[in-house]
Amino acid sequence: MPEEKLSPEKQAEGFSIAREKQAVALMEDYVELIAELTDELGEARVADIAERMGVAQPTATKAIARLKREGLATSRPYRGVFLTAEGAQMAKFVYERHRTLVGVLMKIGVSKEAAEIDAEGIEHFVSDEMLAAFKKFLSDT
Amino acid sequence: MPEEKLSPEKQAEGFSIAREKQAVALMEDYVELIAELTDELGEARVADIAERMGVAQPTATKAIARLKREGLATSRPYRGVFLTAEGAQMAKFVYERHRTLVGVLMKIGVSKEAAEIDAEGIEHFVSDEMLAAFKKFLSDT
DNA sequence: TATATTTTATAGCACAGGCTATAATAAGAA
DNA sequence: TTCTTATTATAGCCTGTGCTATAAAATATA
Ligand SMILES: [Mn+2]
Ligand SMILES: [Mn+2]
Ligand SMILES: [Mn+2]
Ligand SMILES: [Mn+2]
Repeated sequence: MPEEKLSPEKQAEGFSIAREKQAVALMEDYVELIAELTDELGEARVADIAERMGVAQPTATKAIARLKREGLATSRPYRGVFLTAEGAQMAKFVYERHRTLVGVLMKIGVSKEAAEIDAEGIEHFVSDEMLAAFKKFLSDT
Repeated sequence: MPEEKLSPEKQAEGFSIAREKQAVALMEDYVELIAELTDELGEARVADIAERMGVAQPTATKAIARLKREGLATSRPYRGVFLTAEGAQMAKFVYERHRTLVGVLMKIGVSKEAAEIDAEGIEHFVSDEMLAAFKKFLSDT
C-alpha cells in the first residue's frame, strides 16, 4: 500500500489530540458506570463502582473526588454518588457512542464479547466525524 | 437496541485490559516513530522525535530512557536512538496495525486525515480478534 | 443498647508522563 | 583552533492514577 505520510505538524497534532482524549477517558468511564449502576441498583456506591471498574476502593474514591472537582458528580461522605446534569449528559453521550461502536465492530465480524471489551478502550478516541460515519454505516443496512 | 449487559466480571476485565493497553500505548508510538524517522532521515534524533510527538525535548528524552529500560531501544549520550530487534519487531507490527485500521476507517467513510488522527489513539486498543476481522473486512473487496 | 461487621475515608507510597529552566556536550563557523 | 550555536542531558516541579494499610463512620446483629 503506497500511503502518503501526514505532515509532521499533522502527525504531532494526532498525538496531541490522542493525549487530550486520554485525559478524559477515565472520567467518561466512571460517569457511564455511575449512570449504569444508578439505573440498575437505584444508586451508585463507591464499593460497587470500584468492583465494576476493577480497581481498589481508594482508587475509586479518588476518581470520584475528581469527578466532583470537575462538576460531573456530587456526593456526601458515606453516601452514594450522583451525576450532575452535565455528568448525566456526558453519560448519555458516552453510552450511545459505546453502543454505536460495538454495533459497528460486530457488523465487521467481531464477536460481541470482544467488541464490548475492545470498545471500552477505543470509544474514547472516536472523533465526531468518525462517529457520524459509524452511524451511517450502521443504518445503511 | 436491546443489548444484554456484560457480567460485572467481564466489564471489569474490559477496563482492566484497557488500562494495560494504555500502559504500552506510548511506547508503541515512540517505537513506530523512531522506525519512521530512521527510514526517512537515516537516523532518529531526540529533537526530531520530540517535534513529531508534539512534546518538549526532555519529555522525549525520558520516554527514550524508558524504551531503553524495557529493551526496545538503545542510545549513547548525544547520539541518535536505535531500535533493538524487539523494538523493530514491535514497530513493524504497530505500523501494519495502524495501516489496517486506517484502511478500515476509510472504507467505512472516514476521511483520510481524520482516519489517521483517530487511528493514532484507537490503534493501541485493537485486540488480535478485532485486527483479524479488520483484515478480512478489507480483503473482502 | 452494645457490639460486630461492612463501608468509606485518609495517609502515604510509587510510577508515568507532562512541563520549564539550566548545564553540559557536540558540531559548525570564524 | 577558538568561539558560537545547536543539541542533548539533568534537575526539579506538577498532576493523574494506581496500590496497601489503617482510621472512622454507618449499618447490621446480638
Ligand atoms: Mn471506556
Ligand atoms: Mn464504555
Ligand atoms: Mn498511536
Ligand atoms: Mn500509529
